[in-house]
Amino acid sequence: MAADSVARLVDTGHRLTATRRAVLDAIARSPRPFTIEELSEGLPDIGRATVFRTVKLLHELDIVCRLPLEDGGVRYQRAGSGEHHHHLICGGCGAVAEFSDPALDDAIERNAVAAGFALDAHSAELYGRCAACRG
Amino acid sequence: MAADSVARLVDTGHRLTATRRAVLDAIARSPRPFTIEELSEGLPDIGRATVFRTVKLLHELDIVCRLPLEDGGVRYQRAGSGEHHHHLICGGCGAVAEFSDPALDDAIERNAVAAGFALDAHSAELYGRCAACRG
DNA sequence: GGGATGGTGATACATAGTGTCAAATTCGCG
DNA sequence: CGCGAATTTGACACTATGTATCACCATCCC
Repeated sequence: MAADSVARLVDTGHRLTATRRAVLDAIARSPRPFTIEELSEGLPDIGRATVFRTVKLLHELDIVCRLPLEDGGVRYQRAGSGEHHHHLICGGCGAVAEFSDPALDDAIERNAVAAGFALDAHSAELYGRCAACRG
Repeated sequence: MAADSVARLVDTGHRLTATRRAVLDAIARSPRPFTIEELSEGLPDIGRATVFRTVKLLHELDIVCRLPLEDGGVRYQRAGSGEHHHHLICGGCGAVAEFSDPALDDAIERNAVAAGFALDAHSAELYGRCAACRG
């Protein structure tokens, strides 16, 4: 189920340990965005620091996304694709939808150029209510 | 110098206290984005919790902006205008430029609609190097 | 001037994440 | 398989950012 995640780990020179497998499995099983604390509670045999380290590694490998919430909190979620994308975060149920849009990225790039900036990265988060939570 | 900030405080039913004046002045004097800790050090007679509360209030009134940094840290800055805008954050010198772009906001709104979301808010941060820090 | 309301400071606590280091595990090789 | 080097792990202490509580104080308005 996490076959390509495993491949990405190994291909980038990291070791595939039982601990990392367990963390990947727990993430794969999580139906909703999670906090490290929640993830850690579901993995009582794994140290909290290790869970932080592992999620950080998976984030660097684009296997999980970091979701900055409107209130300043943070959750994580496994990435649907390894591609660049943005998030729509529902304030009602916490659901997250991914999307990517070249027009949005173009607008961002254009503004950077206009200001004389060399762009390294950008983030865009959209906060609202999903279809199911309106009504 | 912070005349309209003061007006906005009072107009929204908050009190103008000596403490809040001191915090506003300290922010006005800050040439660069600041952390609460830095701001608090410059205001030794004001409790740390009060500095947090005051900046939070000023943020709600759009008098200061919250700047999520690329590394997960946070800084604050007084808002150049009360208008909706986005930030270009220089990873070299820490300078921040504001910009606003209806095309960007349109692209964001379009994606929300396409996903069936009712949009409440959004954020977009651009990370890179300013003109002075390239070269 | 006096009371209701709101603001402040101290402190303790909460949450998110990092640094250290000894012990354990994994990988690659023979 | 068995071994050694390198990586990973867990425990723990610690940092950073921010919030809750609560007694006391300031401000506003009559």
